[in-house]
Amino acid sequence: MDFQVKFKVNEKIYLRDPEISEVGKQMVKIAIDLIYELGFEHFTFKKLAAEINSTEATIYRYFENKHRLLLYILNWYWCYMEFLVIFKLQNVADKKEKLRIIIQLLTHELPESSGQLDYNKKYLNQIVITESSKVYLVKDVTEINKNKVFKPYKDLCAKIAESISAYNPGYKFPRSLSTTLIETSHDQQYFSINLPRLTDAPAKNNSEFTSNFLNDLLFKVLG
Amino acid sequence: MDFQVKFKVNEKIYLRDPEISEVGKQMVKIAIDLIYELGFEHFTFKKLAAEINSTEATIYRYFENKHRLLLYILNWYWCYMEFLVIFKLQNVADKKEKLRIIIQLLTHELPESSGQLDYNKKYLNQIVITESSKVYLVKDVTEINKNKVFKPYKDLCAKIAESISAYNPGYKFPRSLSTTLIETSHDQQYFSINLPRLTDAPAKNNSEFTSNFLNDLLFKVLG
DNA sequence: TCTTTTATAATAGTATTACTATCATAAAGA
DNA sequence: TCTTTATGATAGTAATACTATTATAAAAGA
Repeated sequence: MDFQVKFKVNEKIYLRDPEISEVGKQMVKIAIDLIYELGFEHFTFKKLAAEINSTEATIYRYFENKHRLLLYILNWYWCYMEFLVIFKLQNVADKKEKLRIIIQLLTHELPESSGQLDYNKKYLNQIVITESSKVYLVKDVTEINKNKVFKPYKDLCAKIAESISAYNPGYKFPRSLSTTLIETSHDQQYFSINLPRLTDAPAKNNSEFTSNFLNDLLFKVLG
Repeated sequence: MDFQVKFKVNEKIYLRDPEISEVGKQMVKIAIDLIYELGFEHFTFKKLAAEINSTEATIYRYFENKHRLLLYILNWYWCYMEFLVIFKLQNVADKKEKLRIIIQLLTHELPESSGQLDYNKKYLNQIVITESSKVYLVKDVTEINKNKVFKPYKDLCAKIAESISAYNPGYKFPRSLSTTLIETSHDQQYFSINLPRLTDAPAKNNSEFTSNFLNDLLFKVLG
């Protein structure tokens, strides 16, 4: 069986849907490589255009600016993560096991999908860890938020909160705990690689460490 | 009694110590106002120069770039926060009470100090919440880190970890829990104001909410 | 098949940003 | 008093973040 999953990313994020053309697809795929390599601050449309043998003008017809392109990539990630959560929780009855699976997903690289969309999952993972907060820690977040561009993050948060509440219906902060799991999984992985004294992680195996830390935390919090 | 606390910020952060001149002090003070107002991305040395009736060239003689200036501000904050933690924990015997005081400090605005350094504490607090991760989520973090510019954050982390370990010597992740408290206090406050569906917070009183959430979390984790 | 639409490439151009360099002057230190 | 040093004034550069124009090629429609 070979199947492909597609997510319709909110139309407000792009000017023209990159999924419908070859340049568009290349644009997003190579953008992931470049943002990983250069960091978001040093990533520019000019460099991306050169890399895909196209022009800045063409990229601007797809995305208003590089912030929107990053948002597009993260929307794709959040959608895919929510899909994976739903998929992997199928037929799992044990509520504790469900939460364990969620932490496993949050702290490890995305599995390679069989579809054509061969985004580099290792790079995508690093971008989520290093750059994702930059899409909402901006002055005009309220304006941007009006276009529902953070809905996939909110949906993912709500989905995880659901499993939290199922495990412990009396727990008062399911959403906050949910975002704490997501953000902490990024922070701890980032710190363990780049600023290790801010964690108790060993240099190697930071995914495993973060998973252990969050499992311990989550089940102590939920009882 | 009127006393003033001074912190010697790591010399590698600045080119010339802003504390020793009037322009320098103005520079940092007004920078806090401007970064708050514009957000770090739209903050420029040109705008800052205009605001203090000086020139870009002068500011560049103090700070290599705006990233260093933000780092300077955050170093000051981290030093002050560690000082406050030490100060407020003086003569508190109860280990649980110590942790409660730490969370209170992490989730509320800095108290106004009596000294001359009249940085706007409300603005500084918002900058810490919104901009602080941007000083380390950069491609050259390893290079920057070599100059020990994150030492105050690490010291604050270690200090909090100390109280965590004192309360529960068997707990295996004191540093990771420490940074989780710090970062989560930023995240939850930011979300509650800007992306409320990512939290369980009411629109009002986000400091109080975050404090409650973290207290609940911390003592369940530590037992 | 011919025409029309549409996307892209090629190119040019602008305002702003992030700097670096030079020089005169004023203030501080020796 | 002489010298050092910080600042202000000014200029300039390369890169960034766009916008606009036109020619061409390919796809869609009649």
